[in-house]
Amino acid sequence: MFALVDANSFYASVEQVFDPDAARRPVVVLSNNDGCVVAACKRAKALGVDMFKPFFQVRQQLAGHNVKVFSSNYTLYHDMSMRLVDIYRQHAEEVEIYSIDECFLTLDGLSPRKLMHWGRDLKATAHQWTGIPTGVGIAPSKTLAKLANHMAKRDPMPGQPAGVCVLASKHAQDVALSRVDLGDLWGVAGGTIRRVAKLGITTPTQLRDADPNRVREHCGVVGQRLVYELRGEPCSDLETETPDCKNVCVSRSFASVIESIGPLREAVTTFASQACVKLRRQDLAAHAVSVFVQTDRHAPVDQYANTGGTRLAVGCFDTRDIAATALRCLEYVYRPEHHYKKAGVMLHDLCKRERVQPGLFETRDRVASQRLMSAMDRINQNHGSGRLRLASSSPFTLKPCRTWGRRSDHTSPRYTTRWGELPAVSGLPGSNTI
DNA sequence: TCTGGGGTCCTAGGACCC
DNA sequence: TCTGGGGTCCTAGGACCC
Repeated sequence: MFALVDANSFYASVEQVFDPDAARRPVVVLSNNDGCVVAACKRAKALGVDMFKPFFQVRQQLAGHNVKVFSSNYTLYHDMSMRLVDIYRQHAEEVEIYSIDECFLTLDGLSPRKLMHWGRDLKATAHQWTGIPTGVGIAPSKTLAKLANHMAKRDPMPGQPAGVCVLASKHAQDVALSRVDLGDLWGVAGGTIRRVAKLGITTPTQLRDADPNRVREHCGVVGQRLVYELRGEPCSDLETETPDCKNVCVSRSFASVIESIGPLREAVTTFASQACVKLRRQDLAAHAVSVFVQTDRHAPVDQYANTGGTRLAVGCFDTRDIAATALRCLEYVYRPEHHYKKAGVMLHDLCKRERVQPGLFETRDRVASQRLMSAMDRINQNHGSGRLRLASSSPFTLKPCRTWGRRSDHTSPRYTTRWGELPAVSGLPGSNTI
């Protein structure tokens, strides 16, 4: 059996855990740069706040309803996510971290009644220990567990409580499938819907009962697997070992357009540095670097987007070399006649650091490089990211990001990971503020 | 004024190999 | 008449996910 546990409106819920004022009000969380709404608590959703709408378009609407707005605080969300995972690990033998707010779990040998009990217990523990509400879906395949989770949150099954849904029996699966649309299924979007329609399939039940080989002809092996998964025959197992990344990418839209190469160089250097931190955190080295830039696709201007990449002579994890390479890529794609709204740095062809083939003409002392990078990462870890950085990321000012930094006007404190930002608790009986 | 960021998997087709 | 058979690797693009 598989379980999918998923935190409800995760980012919004986390903000509400630490902020009593937010807990009383509708809450939305914005994407990077305060661009779009990416999370909304139940009450905010009930007000008709649309997900992925640009913030500036809904700002008035939100203000009118006393909605509390937050910028993304990934440090906080990540830490809370890890706390949830710890709880899941105590309840299940195997846990696959699927995303920041979702995990697949496996459990065997429980009757449907016990499954329900298990789900309720997990949900209650997660809530008690973190304050985060979750939904639990349990079924014989991942795709059905996803469906069960959907039902748990949106449309509780007859005889089952809200928040936990068990689709162990064929009958329960029939009921659930009859209550959703094709597009509600995991892995089904516009392209698949269009293709299965040619086979006369328009409902989830029809898809489950279709001939898998016929579906494969139109939708490939992905579609065929989907059919089996809907029948409760699992086609994918839990991935408990997080596989190493194959690519690393750091990219941002800028708060305003960049009109010269200077600030773009700073941005690219900073993105390269951040990508290197991700790389080293996983003990990886990169063999290729690419940089992309693009103009403002929403502005009525001559559009330009380009990517420039190059291979590195040897596998590399040193910020200095990768940033220098990224800057060369930037020179290659930069056109002075355009103004840029977004840029990014990608690292490719990654492999474990210890498996890097040394180069015959290597100039960098690898041991010294490794020690320097470790020291840099430790300092930035302890004193705030970007505290120690390459001069080329911001040569003339102590304050980075002045021209190209992200907008982030509503950020909450990093309550759980910075001593200076711990939440203050007051009003406990017999105590002063802590 | 303002419009996110970061991934994975699969397929088809070309190039090339023995 | 007849044009092998079985591979690998790479890339671009599509589709989908949170």
